Amino acid sequence: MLDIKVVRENPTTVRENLAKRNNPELLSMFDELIGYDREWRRLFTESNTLRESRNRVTEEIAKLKKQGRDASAKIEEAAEIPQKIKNVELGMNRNREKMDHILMKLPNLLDDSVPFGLDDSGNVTIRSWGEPTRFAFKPKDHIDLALALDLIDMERAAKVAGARFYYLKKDLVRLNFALIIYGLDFMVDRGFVPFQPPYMMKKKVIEGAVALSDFEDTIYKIEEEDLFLLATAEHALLGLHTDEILEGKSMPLRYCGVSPCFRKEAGAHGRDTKGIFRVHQFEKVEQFTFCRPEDSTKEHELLIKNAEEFFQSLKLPYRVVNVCTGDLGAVAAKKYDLEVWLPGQEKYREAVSCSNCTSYQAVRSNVRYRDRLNDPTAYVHTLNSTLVATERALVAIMENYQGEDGHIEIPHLLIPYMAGLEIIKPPKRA
RNA sequence: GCCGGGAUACCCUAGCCUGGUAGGGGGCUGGCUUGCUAAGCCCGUGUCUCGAUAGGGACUCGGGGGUUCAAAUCCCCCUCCCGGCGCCA
Repeated sequence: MLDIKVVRENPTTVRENLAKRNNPELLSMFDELIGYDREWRRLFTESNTLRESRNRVTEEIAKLKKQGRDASAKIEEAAEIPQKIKNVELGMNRNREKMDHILMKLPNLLDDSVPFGLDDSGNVTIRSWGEPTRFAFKPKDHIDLALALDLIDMERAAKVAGARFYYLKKDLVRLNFALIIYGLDFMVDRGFVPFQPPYMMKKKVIEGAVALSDFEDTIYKIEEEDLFLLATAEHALLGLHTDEILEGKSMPLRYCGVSPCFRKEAGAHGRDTKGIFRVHQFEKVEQFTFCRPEDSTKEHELLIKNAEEFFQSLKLPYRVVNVCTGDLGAVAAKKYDLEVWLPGQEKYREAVSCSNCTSYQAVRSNVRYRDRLNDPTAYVHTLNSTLVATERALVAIMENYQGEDGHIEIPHLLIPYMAGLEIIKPPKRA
């Protein structure tokens, strides 16, 4: 959410930035917001004046009573004021609600380095690492590989839970945990504090993190409770400091979260319907930073560098794209995607999403900082990035590490996490 | 789930019964004074808003309603914490 103070003080700058989103509706909403705010401030002053007069009369009544004198005239005078205040404040609240409604819908201000584009075809590749893996044979996709090795059961998962669910089996279960624990160690080595967060959260916490439209499309609700299943550890890590004032010298606060993620994937019908690439449930090691506003650009580069080094350590070829205006969500000011090479699809596919949310989440969640106790407070900046979403990494490992006979090698660094297992072999034929 | 006790500013605490400017201590900040392993005194300490400035005003006692000229205080609802009972992998 944009800070109403910033909007009030720099309306022209904010309006010009919103114009880059190529959505005229945003601009008319913005203009309405300015009008509501002006009216709100007028009413605020009015109610303030009324309260002042009430307080004054009330004090006089107290004084008269203390002296044992008759205060009935003053009480009569004061009796009319509360209704007037109520009326004015009713108008104030109406304006405030309209303002909040608009503020919750307006997207973050875009960073200047975000390229213009209408959709994901406008994303700009800024670097790539490794060459797309080539094979002397026709490589299989992860589904064929996993079914042949009996590592995934999709049919029974559909029976038990429906489409986009899966059973991992046998060594693939161990490989999944190997990735999680390796990812966790990788982050701890870099000084990130690990968290295993609550897997359910209150609505208010999620509202502090996401665009409202995400509720319907991605987030599962628990019936009869004010609880929602975690869509990413990002939300729970942000929630750690809701309504807090952080010490300036404690920042940057670098956290990592390990958790399952639950997503509805509404609106993704027909896309990636097979296998475990796009599913309702997956595990993820997530990076999250709270930092000073002036440090967030640098911090963004650090997070994407961590993700890149993780994929490099697994020798998985990838490229990094700078996500363009048309493909960027409401929350991020700038976003990098790391796309890993999938030989089975002969495509780079999104494996990591790394966002600088600047003060957008901090305003919504009310996370501020100050250097010294009596200093004024300011909103922090927040950033988040996947380190590894393990099911997508499993897809990448299976496809990039396959052999002609259908075996899958274990990436070197993961072997110790697999109790020494080096290769997943096809069952022997009789 | 049931019964009881709590939540006051950055921290601790008084005030609640009996409604009338939220008091004290610590910390921090700025200043003054003394002069040496430091001490004393004074201003300030959160949020919003009006104002060019100086400065003014409002709000803030876990959250939300209500009663009242006036609510930390009285009434209702909710959240969280502590203790006991129950249930429990």
